[in-house]
Amino acid sequence: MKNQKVAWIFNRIADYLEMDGIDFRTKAYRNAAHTIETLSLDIEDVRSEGRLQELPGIGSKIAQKIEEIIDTGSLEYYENLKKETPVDFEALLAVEGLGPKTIKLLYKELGVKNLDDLERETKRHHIRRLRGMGDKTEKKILENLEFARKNTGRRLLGYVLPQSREIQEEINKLDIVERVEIAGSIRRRKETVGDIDILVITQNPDEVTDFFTSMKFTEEVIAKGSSKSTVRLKNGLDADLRVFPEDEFGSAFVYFTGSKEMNIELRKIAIKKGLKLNEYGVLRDDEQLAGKTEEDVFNILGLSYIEPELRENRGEVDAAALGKLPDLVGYHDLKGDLQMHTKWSDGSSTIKIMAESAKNLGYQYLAITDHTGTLRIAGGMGDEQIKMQMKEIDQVNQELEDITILKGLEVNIDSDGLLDIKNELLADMDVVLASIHSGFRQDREKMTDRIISAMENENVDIIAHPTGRKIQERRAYDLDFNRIYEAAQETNTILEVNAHPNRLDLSDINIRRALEAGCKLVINTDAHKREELSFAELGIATSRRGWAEKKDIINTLPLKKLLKNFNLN
DNA sequence: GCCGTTTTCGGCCCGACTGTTTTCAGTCG
Repeated sequence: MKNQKVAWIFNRIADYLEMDGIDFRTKAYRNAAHTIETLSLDIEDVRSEGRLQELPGIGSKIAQKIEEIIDTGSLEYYENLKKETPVDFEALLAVEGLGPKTIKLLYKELGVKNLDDLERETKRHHIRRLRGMGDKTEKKILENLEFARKNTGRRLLGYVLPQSREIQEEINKLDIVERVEIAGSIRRRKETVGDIDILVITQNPDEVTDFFTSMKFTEEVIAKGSSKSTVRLKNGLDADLRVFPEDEFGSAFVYFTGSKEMNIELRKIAIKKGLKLNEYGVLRDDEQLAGKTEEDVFNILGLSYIEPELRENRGEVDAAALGKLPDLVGYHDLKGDLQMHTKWSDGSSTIKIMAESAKNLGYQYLAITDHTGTLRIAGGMGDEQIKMQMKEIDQVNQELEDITILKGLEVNIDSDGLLDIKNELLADMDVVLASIHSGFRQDREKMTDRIISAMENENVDIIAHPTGRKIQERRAYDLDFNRIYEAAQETNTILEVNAHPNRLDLSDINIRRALEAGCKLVINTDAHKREELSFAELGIATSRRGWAEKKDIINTLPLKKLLKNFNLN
């Protein structure tokens, strides 16, 4: 699976080209990178089928470069660009205000290659001597440099979402604010978030902007204009505020939600129709034809409404034009949660508390799925403990009404693909999840074999966190997804969408691939205390980003149907 | 470098803000 690597190289090439002021070739490489990054197929498979040039934005030249990367692991063209300008691009670009042009200037004139060089030259006041630079630029670089060192960019959606809602509530308290919405990648529910985008309807832009730039969450003001301002928050994130009147709200909301790539597609459609789309509306010769609501904007472009989670330019615009968008699983569609832990292993709440919490969320059922034997670190249960826990579940089931606790386990798949609990005991369970917790670095075939042999055990119902990734922490292990999806269907095994904020595993792209291959999914929180049951929202969001419908997710079924259809006796 | 029910050549999304500029380039989203 070299998709990410190929996309990464193309983005770096685009950086180098942008340095030299080459506009459209830069765009071609960025387009190609986006196509490959979000591709629901393995680029190596596409290549071996000889279909690279059928992908959008990929022509003969870029196809050749993809082949070179797949065959040799590197790309000569890129290596040459690196030699020509050997700078640490990613580090320098992370400094707010520095872009490719400035980085080039700093390298040519002062030999700046990395953050240390940049700091030295700034402190010596060499930067202000350069054309277009002044003392304010130097000061800004120095401030932002510290920030770039401390913050490696994006944060997890699960942590930013509550914070953004808190800010939203605070702004909403102002009398002059008619409406305040969170837009940007948070609204699209992207798994990581770079900043917080806030959109406000008001007749008094100045007052709202003043509040925003001085509210209790704000650390410092980065930019402040009449319609747009940016602040750095105390939590280290940047937040943008944009202020609009009511009749421009819809077009502003579309524009400010993004993604940038989808916006570009929408604008192209507008141009074809002789119109212009910007944040102020859909215009014909400066006359606003639409703009009050998002629906109006999509409709006048001949599109049905596109849910924010789909707005990534991954085919949703074409689907909207054809009226073939998926009917996404809803945020209130789950009837239960099939993975959570209690004090019996590494969780911190009791079975009863978890059950009551699930009931409060409106669920009909939950499965208690504590760790088993070999996972000592997670307080894994042995046979005797499992039997004792089953008795406790029977007891709590009798005490509580309108909620059913299913008996479950999360068993460990060892390095040979074997499970750590005897089959006779597994057969007594309602729900058995199997997952990998060690030996991540085996090769692709071996990892795939391990998971498939677990699927082949008739007692295993679900493969939990199937790729083992932890966002910004640990890569997914290398799997042959075609084999996994095929085996999942043959063995009637459900793949999990683990809703834990740093897992979201399967990811949005893998969810879409799994669904295209015909698999069924379950959205589980993997909660280790009762508060974490609310992570379900993140799992649903990720599933929506993977184009999942209600029928694709087994825990949208009521209890009886769930048990009947999926043999969870 | 890619792409085409107006084009195989000539286009390629759009606007706000900042700093250093006398009219604009660079960055950001």
